[in-house]
Parts: sequence; structure tokens; C-alpha cells
Amino acid sequence: MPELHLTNTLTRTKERFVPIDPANVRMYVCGPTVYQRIHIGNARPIIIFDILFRLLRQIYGEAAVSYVRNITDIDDKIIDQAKANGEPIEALTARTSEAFLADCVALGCLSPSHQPRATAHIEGMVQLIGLLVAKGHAYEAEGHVLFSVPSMPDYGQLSNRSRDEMVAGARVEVAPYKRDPADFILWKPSKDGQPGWDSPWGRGRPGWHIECSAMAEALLGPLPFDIHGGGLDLIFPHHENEIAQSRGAHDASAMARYWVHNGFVDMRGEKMSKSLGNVLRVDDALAIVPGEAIRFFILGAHYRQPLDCTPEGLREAEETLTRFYKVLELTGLGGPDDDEEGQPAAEFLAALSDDLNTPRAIAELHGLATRVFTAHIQERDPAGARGIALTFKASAKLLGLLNDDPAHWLRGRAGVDGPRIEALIEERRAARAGRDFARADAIRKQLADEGVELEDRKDGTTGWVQKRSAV
RNA sequence: GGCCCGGUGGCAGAGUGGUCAUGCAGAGGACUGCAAAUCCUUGUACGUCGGUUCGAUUCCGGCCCGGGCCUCCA
Repeated sequence: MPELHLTNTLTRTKERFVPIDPANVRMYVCGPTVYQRIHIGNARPIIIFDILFRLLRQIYGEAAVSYVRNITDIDDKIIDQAKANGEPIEALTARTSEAFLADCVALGCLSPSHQPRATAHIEGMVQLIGLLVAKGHAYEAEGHVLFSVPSMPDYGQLSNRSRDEMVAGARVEVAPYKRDPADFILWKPSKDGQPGWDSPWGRGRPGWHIECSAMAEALLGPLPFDIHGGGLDLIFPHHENEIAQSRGAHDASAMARYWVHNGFVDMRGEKMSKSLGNVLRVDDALAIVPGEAIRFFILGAHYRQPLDCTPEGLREAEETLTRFYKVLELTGLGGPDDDEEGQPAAEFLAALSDDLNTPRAIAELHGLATRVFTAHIQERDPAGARGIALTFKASAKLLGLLNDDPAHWLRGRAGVDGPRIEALIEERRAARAGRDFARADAIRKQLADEGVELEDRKDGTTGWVQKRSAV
């Protein structure tokens, strides 16, 4: 196995990844706050860290990797959304959580080792806050408990900003109960009608950030753990504050060793975000292309780069996957009876291990696909082609791709009327037999416009393939 | 204002101090009734101005343009 390298936000450099304990590699990734369905931008870290999870399992063994991705089901946005919907909070979070998990499955993601819910970890948060108060890193004020940023002189290392810079750039009014403008809320009082839990500071609820500190240590154990991931926009304040809380409570020098952040998905050059309203929801995208195409599209750019989301891009991803499924069908792989497992190609692993360079890994996939076609069709060497295809399949699987049955992907997707296509093929066959090529070509053209490719074989039969979804 | 990214051929998108990304689209060829699929071939690409260097798209600096964080956000 090649050495894994990751870009560490903490040091702003690409570093060799060395786990604290190779027998227990630990990763925490910030999951969604469940008040709405997720969009393509939210899907990016879900997919990227699923790839990293798979790669770590490949390197260290499946049993040696713990991956925690939380669901935050208590937050003011949730309270507001439930109110706007006129439904109980529990109904909203249950429905949205379920939809989130369904989206993850549709995108081909493995289940993380643990998917904790914040509301199941309130006790841990209260304990953590208690420790922070006891150690002088937090104080109570007007029913709130706040983290004292000046109590931690080296606060701001992850986002590379000093407390003074933060305060100078602040664009929000400072709450009067804060001792320092940079202080942030750990616990806040709940009014009647708002969800709340009893605590030493009265009935209240956690502030944003503390849930991740609590869930990470509850499920991953002593600090530091190996990898903490999430979107670029979480660096500040969320991850910076998680670090402050976790380090402060445990006098630890670090919360996690490697901080990995993905770039944004853009819409016409601007960040896709709910506040801008320029979002493409995953469930809406799924109505246009299969989930695997969304996944492949996202892997088409390096995870740290911005990625512009366009319908054309999703289409191209889908058509490329069609080419890949042809490789499997040609070599008899990927079907229900296929239990042959190959090993990922060395070059492919090298690309993936180099800071998850998925575009380079995909380029390797294209190279392997071409070699399969050449061996099978040009060189008439099915056995050789199959051998390469096994490597191809194993490589693609590491990216979480090609999970469908080729026959289903190529001819069984929604919106395709197989019998009608077969009938048109038969009509075309008859036309060709009668040398009515104009009619034969018209049929081919018509189907091509619908995204259906015809392939005339040597033996006189004609096959067909659904290149893209019929929408 | 502070901090941080990025500007690569028609498009998408890697990468590198001096021979190759890759894909889509385009052109030519093999194959074909013609095609399609598949394969082969093909394109004076690296924002701009300087500097370092034998040599820079790649390193350094200025500038222009775009984006992000500093407030909820993946």
C-alpha cells in the first residue's frame, strides 16, 4: 500500500498520515443539523469522507477504523423550522433524519461506525461544560454558560486568527452578558415551550459546538483522535470552538491530529447555500440522474477545490458511468452471480492515497476501461480483458461506484420502455433486411435522441444501452 | 479591514521547474450498408507584469479578476 497523505488544515500542508494506533484509526465528521433535506453541497463531505473511510479500511483493515458522523437534532434552526411547519420538533427531526439517511444510501455511502444523535448525549455535554467551568474556561452569566476565549491563549490556531482579529471583524452585536466579545455559548436557557434539559445552570439546551465535542469523546475515546473532517465553512467558528472546548476540558494539547476540510459546491461561481437559496437538493437531483452519477460527479473534482454544479456535469457523469458499466457487462462482471474480487490498481491507489486525488484516480479508471475494450474487442482476448476488468472493478468499488447490476444500469433504469425499444429494433432489422436503410437509420436516430444507443453485432443481432436517464 | 482559496486548451478538470493528465465536444482514420459502440490519431492550455533560473504554467513579488470565512451554513 502507498503511504496516505492528507492536507491538514492545522498546518496548511500536505502531511503523511500516521495513525495514533493503526489497530484503531479514529475519525469524526460533522453531520447535518436535521431541519431540512440536504443539498448537493451537503452531500460533498458525506461522499468525500465515505471515500476516506473506505480507503482507511483498505489500508488498516475494516475492523481497525472507527468513523463517527453525528446527527445534530437540537438547534434553534430546528425549533424555528418546527414552529414554521406547525409540527412537533420530534416529528421534524425524525422525518429529516430518515430522509438524510435515505439520501446517504442513494449516494452509495457506507454506514459510519456510529451515527450519534445530539439529544442522546446531553448528559455528556453537561459534564463537559461542568469541567470547563471547574477549570476556569467557562462561566455562568444570566442563565447562560459561556466559554471564555481569553482563558485559552492559543485559541485560533485552526482558523489562523487571533482573538483581536476576530473581535475587530465581528459583524454581529455582542451580547451584553459576554465578558469578552469572542466568548461563545455552551449552554443557554430554554423558555417554556422550548426543548430543554435540567442542568446545574437551570433548564436549558446546548449551544452549537458542544455536541460534537461530547459525541466525539463518547464514541472515539481519549483525545486526540486521528481525523476530524467537515466542510470548509466549519473551520471557524465551529471547529475552532470544538477544539477549545475539548482541549480545555481535558487539558489536552490537541483534539484531533489531522483536520480535513472539503471545498464548496458552487452554483454559477457562488457557494451553494441555503441562505443564498441557490441549492439543488439531493432528492431533486435524484429525479434527474441516479445517485451514483451524483457521487461520480462530486468525485470529478479534487475535494479541496470548488466544484460548480451543473445539469450538464451530472449528465456527463451519468454517461461516463454507462461506459464503465459496459466494461463490466462486456466481461461478465458485476452481475448477481459475480463473486470474483480483484485488487485495486497500484496507480489508482497511489492517486487516492495522495490526498484523495479522485480526478487522477478516475483517470486511471478510464485507462483501465480502455485497456479492457482494447483487449476484448481489438485483440479478441476475453480472458485478458476480464483480468483487467477485475482490477477495474475493484478500483471503482473503492470509490463506492459500480454497485448496480450492469444489466439494470444499462437497460433497466426508470423511464425506459424495453418492449417498445425491442419492437423498434425488430422493425429496424426488417428494414435493413429489405435494404430500407433510410427507415433503419431513422429508427436509430430516434432512439439516440432518447438516450438509447443501438449496437449492431457481428452475428446480425442488435443490442441496446440506455446511455442516460430518460427524462 | 483581517484571514484564506482560486484564475489551465471550446467546456469540465488533474498536474509539473525542461517528453503524457483524463473526460466531454470538434477533426481525421479503422470497423460498418451508413452509423453507433469500440479502438487509433489529432489541438502553439496554463490571468497579467516583473524577478530568480541555462530553462517557469510550475518558485518569488506586484497587479487585475473571481470566490470563501470573519453571523447560521457542508
